[in-house]
Amino acid sequence: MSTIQALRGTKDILPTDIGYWQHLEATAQQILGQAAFREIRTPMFEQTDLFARGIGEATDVVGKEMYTFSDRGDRSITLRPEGTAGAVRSFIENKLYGTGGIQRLWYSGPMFRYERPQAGRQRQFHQIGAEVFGSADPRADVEAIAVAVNLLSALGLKSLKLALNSVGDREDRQRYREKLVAYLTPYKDELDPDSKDRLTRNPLRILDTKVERTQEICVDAPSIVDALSPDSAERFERVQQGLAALGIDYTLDNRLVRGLDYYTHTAFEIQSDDLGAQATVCGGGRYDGLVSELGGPETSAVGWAMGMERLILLLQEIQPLSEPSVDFYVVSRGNQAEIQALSVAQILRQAGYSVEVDLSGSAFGKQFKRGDRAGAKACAILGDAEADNNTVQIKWLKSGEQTEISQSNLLETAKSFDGNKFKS
RNA sequence: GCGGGCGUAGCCAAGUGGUUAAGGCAGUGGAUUGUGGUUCCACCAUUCGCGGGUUCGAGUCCCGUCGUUCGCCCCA
Repeated sequence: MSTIQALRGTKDILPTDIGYWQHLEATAQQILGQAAFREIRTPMFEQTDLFARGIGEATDVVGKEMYTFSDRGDRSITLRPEGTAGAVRSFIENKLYGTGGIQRLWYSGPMFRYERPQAGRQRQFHQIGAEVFGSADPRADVEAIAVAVNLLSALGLKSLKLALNSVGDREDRQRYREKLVAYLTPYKDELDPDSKDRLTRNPLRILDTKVERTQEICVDAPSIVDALSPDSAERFERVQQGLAALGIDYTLDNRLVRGLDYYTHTAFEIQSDDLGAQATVCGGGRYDGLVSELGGPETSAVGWAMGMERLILLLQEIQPLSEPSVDFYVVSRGNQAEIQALSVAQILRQAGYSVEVDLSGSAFGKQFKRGDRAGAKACAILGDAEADNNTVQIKWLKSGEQTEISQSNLLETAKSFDGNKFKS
């Protein structure tokens, strides 16, 4: 077989599904716009260094999941695996901090990670993300989370769970890391191989394990919340108060650790029970060190990203897409009539209707049948007789009522068609 | 990167070593040569993702490969 197929982990979004995407995008634009977030569009590829420095060399995303290649100028290029690094780069490069105050940005678009595809996970996938730059106030965390929650509920998604944690600042995390390693080291030989490996690389992630024995060991492990400095703890408290004040339910999960290095303080995930293993629909948190890390001024920031494919899987479960339908279906037969059919269609479109022209040239009966299938409210009919008289028959499919209209009056007449006739 | 399931027409599928590859939807043509939503009739896979092997014989068994799906890892 020599036909070319879409690459593994990529998917065409076909007309049958596009309605979900358009709905999702329109809703995001509306909800984020209402919250004073402005859209930003950054390139889909960047210097590899941006991601290596931003996301962290030791992370899986950077270590084994990036699409990295040399371009013709021998630059190391990477297809963006996530949106935050690019947004931060743009924030710095365009000196968006110079406009003073707080920048609220959002984006959506394709991201690329070389992973094994499974439900809700592809190699090219799409995210909607939001970032708030320039505020260290816990209210910024609350606002960011609230916008995410608003978007999900505007989409009609129910029974989602918000999990919340604080990973503290750099010092807190370092202190906790030492405590955790000290606790786990005696159990070293009982840990599963992955966790054993993480003991030196990324011990916090061990808490997230699914291996039963490792979980048992972790039950009595020190909690990160207990390792927070008084300031960090106070800050976390205020985030929780803010959420409570907005009536946003959450559960504390002190094993929640985000996989990208840049997170500090608040970390959160929004999960669904209906997605199998890829349950996280939105993930985010605070990343106060990232802007300066990438060469910008010391800038606090908080943000999140949602997986659009996962959202659409959920949308498909709650509401089937309505079949697209057309107002008029133009039926014609004979050379003159077939030509006139095109101009009749144009006139009806000018009058504001959606119109599909039958191009098959088959018998009237077949054309009507297709008109029906297309969900048309009415057929515009042109045969030899109509072509000779410059008229057109309009037949309302529901009632069967049919009237003849002169083509020269069609625009005026069409503008005043009875709205009732369009209700199905 | 690792492990399990699956791969028959545009779609949903039956078929588990014997040979004429069920059926349904959709499509095309006709009954109805200018009028639909119903009905009836006919047509619609030299071939079962691809390549190889076992066998007198393979869609059915084996190996490889590609794809897909579920899980691990990781993440949205």
